[in-house]
Amino acid sequence: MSTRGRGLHGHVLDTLGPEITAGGYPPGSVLRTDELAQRFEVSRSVMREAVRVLESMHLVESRRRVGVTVLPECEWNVYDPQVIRWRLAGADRPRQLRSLTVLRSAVEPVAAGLAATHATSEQCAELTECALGMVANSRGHKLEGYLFHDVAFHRVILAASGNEMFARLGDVVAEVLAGRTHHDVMFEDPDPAAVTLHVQVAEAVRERDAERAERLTREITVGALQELDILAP
Amino acid sequence: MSTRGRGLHGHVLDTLGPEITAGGYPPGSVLRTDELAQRFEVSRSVMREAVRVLESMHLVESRRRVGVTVLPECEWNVYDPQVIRWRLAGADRPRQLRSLTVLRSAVEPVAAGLAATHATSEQCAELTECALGMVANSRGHKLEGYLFHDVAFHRVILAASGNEMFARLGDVVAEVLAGRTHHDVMFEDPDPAAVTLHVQVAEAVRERDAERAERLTREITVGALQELDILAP
DNA sequence: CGGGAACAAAAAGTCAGATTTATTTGTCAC
DNA sequence: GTGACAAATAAATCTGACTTTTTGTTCCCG
Repeated sequence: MSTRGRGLHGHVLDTLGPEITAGGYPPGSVLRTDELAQRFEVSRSVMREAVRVLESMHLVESRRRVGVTVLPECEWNVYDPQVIRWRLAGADRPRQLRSLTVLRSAVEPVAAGLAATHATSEQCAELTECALGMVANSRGHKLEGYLFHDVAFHRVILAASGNEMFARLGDVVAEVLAGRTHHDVMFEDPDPAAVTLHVQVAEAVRERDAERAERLTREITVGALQELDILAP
Repeated sequence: MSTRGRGLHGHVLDTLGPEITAGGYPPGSVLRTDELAQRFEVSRSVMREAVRVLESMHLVESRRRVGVTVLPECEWNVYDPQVIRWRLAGADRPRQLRSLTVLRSAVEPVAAGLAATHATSEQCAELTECALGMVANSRGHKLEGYLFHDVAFHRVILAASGNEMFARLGDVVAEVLAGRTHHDVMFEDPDPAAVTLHVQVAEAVRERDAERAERLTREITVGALQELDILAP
């Protein structure tokens, strides 16, 4: 799970990062590197490396004679995948899931439109394969199989858009979809309408119909937003 | 300019970061911390802190017995404001500007629609003020004044959307707009149609007309994309 | 009594050297 | 050729001393 098992400073981040993003320290709180080093039983060098990383995420600011001060939430690099993961693991996961889903609803339709123009024939094939996989796992509580193909589908769309910024949102979408399946209630099989829409998007991209691909993807994301409204209105 | 003047490791990053994002080292290149420390005339401790930061940006990966290996471009955290700044300062600035503008064209219309529902009356006033400022600076080569109000306008829209992820794109939009004004050719006064659109968006938000605000903002971003196509087709 | 300058303390920042650990690579025997 | 074992290598870690900057206090003079 923790992608950052490498090195002692990674272990420190695995516990200190979530503590900060969870709001454990109110903005302006001061931490002292020496105390932190003692608490985590690591040397100051290691602790300093960890602080530098948190500083690059704009979670904290280190100043001489003062200490390591926690920055307010509005300063955080909320697009950092690590920060996203920490926050999704925290208490206000629902709020994160919502703001990320809104971001998806803005980006994915445009990405799908671009994918219809830029996708290679190989990517079109992948897309169709993913959609078929979703259909095959749409009944009988095969949620994990469904999730796998769903994530792959949206990754391909984002990558095929040809836009680097869109492509890098693949991990974010994966986290959101995984969160929806695992944490939130999803006892029943996925909505058949959503499955159909994915198949149709694959069709539209294959047929180079950008306008249709965008419109259908917008329907998917609208559905995702409605799902959130139902769960937490 | 360099926000990271603090500390020696910041100075190292200011030169090593741009070198990497500019493609100075092909993916897979190995750097050794000792050599880097010698080159920058800093201690290994400082060099290690710098490497940790680059590692958190997924620009490099540090492995025992191997060294610090440069990661391929597709791994980079391209949403990190620091990385964005480094890349915009580099050689393929036009490509960055394009992909960022496409991102804008996806996000800003949705943000404007949300702003129409969520904006406080204070934010509505700010919006109107910005639009008026743009009008006032739209003639007579007052480009700097125009840019200032343009940036402020889009910042308010993104902030007023109420979505945290959108709000944090304010800096990105500012960089893109500044880049368009300063670096690319913009001898003439801004397009009068664009100025009018901004005024109308402010109107739509004030009147809580989400659909109209979104549509008008989409026209603005379409214009921005066309501008890029004219400059670098 | 008030304001400014000098001083002292605190915490991050920096450095150099010793030590540890993991990974790769080469070698040797089976 | 394959397996295990050994050596080399470079990052990872720890430690302790020293430096720098900021902040707060004190003390002196107006």
